Amino acid sequence: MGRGRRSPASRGGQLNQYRGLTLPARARLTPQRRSLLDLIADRDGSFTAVDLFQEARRRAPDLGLATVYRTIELLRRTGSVRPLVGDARPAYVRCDPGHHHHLVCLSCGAVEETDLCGAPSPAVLRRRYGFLAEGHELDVYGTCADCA
Amino acid sequence: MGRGRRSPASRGGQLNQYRGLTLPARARLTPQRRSLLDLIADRDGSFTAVDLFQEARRRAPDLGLATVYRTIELLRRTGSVRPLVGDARPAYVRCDPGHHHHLVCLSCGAVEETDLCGAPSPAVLRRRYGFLAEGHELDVYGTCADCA
DNA sequence: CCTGAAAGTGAGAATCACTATCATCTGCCT
DNA sequence: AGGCAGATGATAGTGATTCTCACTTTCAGG
Repeated sequence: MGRGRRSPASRGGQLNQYRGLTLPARARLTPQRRSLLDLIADRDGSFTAVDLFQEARRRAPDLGLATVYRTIELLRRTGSVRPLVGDARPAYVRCDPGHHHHLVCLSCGAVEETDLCGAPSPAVLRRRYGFLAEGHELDVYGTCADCA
Repeated sequence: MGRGRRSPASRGGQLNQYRGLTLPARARLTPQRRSLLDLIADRDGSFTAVDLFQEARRRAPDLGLATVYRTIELLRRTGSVRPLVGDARPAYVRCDPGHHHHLVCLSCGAVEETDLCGAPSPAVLRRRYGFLAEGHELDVYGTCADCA
């Protein structure tokens, strides 16, 4: 290989970028995916799979629900979206790269990212509990500035 | 009202306690619930609704699955159990009163409680984002001492 | 003890979110 | 250009949870 055409970074073994979202290696950028990625990139809050499905259908009436789930799964694998935890219906958020957590507004569903994090350090957990931490989930729930 | 019989605290407006678990006011302590609460109180890790159902059925073959969900929901309302978040199957953990988080073993499902918490303080979140924090969820995933 | 009303119950149907299957199609490397 | 890994839509299926309903139990008050 080698005589790269336009986007050498999107070839074998590399990740594909599109509007700030990342797809795994070997994932193809089809029209269906492109429209889903557009919708996700334009959003500023959380979304459900069905939300996305219904919106996307307005522009591409043939799009199937399975494709929505497949696309979300691809983005989840690269960390570009993350499932939101909490007591509400299942939803997802777009994630920028890097370690951060979310401030979720219980009133309007908006999600703000924050790099603040004080999860217990792996070293402390290991010393105190013998527990080998691999990762953690932290979401803060409350009311955003706009709704307050 | 007033001439309380045995357990004044379990009457109108108060919460019902049983083996460290709390039911909401006006919730009755029926035999079915008692056996479910016993199973939960005796557990030291996480459990699923179906786990609980199958175990409870061994002693009370007529118990219905809906009753299991209804009981879990009551305990959830008082904070005595909490749904576990993560990518595995849906599960719950028993929660003692007070602020704490969980160390969840990805290998055996055991759950350890910890009072360590470094969630961003509400004051900081308010100052930086105008966000009024009401609560947060923090679970740390990894491998417990026994599995390591 | 009764009794009425509220709360609880089991069974099974229904819903919801998601996954698997499959025949067909298409980006994209060579 | 050609081929094939990967993608697609439709639909059936799955597993978890909730709903419905007819019936029973609990318990405060008489």
